[in-house]
Amino acid sequence: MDQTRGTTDRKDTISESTKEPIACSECGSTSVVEDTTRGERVCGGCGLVLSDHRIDTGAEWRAFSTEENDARSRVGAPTRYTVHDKGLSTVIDWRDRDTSGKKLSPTRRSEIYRLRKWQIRSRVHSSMDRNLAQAMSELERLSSQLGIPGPIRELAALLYRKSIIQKLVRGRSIEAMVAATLYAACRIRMKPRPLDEVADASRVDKKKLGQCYRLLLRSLAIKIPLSNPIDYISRFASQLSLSSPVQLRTVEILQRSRDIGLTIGRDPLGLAAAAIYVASIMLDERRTQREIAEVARVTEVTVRNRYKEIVKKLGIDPMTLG
DNA sequence: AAGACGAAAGTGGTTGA
DNA sequence: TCAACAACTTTCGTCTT
Repeated sequence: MDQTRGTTDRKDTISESTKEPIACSECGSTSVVEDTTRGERVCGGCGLVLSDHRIDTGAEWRAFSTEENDARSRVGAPTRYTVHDKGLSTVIDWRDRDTSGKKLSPTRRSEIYRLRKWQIRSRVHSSMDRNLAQAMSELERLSSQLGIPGPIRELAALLYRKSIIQKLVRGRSIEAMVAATLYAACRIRMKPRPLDEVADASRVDKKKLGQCYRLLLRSLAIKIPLSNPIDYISRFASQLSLSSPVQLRTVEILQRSRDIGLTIGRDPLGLAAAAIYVASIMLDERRTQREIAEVARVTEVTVRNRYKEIVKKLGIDPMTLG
């Protein structure tokens, strides 16, 4: 399975933009890279996405290998995806009559019956394919925006296939299901992303995403370990540019907190944030509650509350922290 | 002036009748 | 289906560095 890689030749689609120089708000670099496969403009200096949702002027089809890519070219107007079969299919009537209204002979009738059966089958199959194609490109877009590594994308794709087979996508938006599978895949691989983060990157609100996610768990009978605050800290720490000793200390704090039952029923994000806060003070790399709350996507108040609990229950004296 | 703290009211989700 | 409930958020005033 080589579906996430090699979609198109990157050399064709990424070009250094020479006109309209824009300075990156993060690093000030003026080198802007246009990535038309994702519809994004990315800072060449630090990789910050400067704008997204650009109109893709490239081909609407996807190719899974370079050979296929070379083979697929055509002239004329693009085929429409809004019409499910591009308006090209023949429909076999359900009445057993010919064009003049006469009844069909028994042999003819069984032949037509067989044709009809296969037509329906093939239509179902291709509608699934189209859904999948759309979903996969959305998955590609979402995961590159979130910086999700290949193996986790693959897992998400697999989950999505399963959910299509179980007809979970029906009546729900493809985007929402894709986001849900991605979120689930991250958690299965112990690299959880906050729900808000995923919701922000897709155009799905948090509530819908949560519903789809829960549906996914129930219907596919996936067992996902409770998200562990420890899984968050390496990401948060790097976002806050904290050193590895701080990370180690954070893990320590979280483990001790769990041992005394401080973590049950608490938001793992808040716990991770508070533990980082404590560790950052202990090792003199202090970050403000606000900064930490921001990357963990919780409020300062929550950081504070968890922080107080940790300090109290673990017997850490805040005065001697520095 | 920025950061930390705490109180109070509000929010969305879960649970149990 | 509804109310009670726990956890978290929002908001805002006060204290500390």
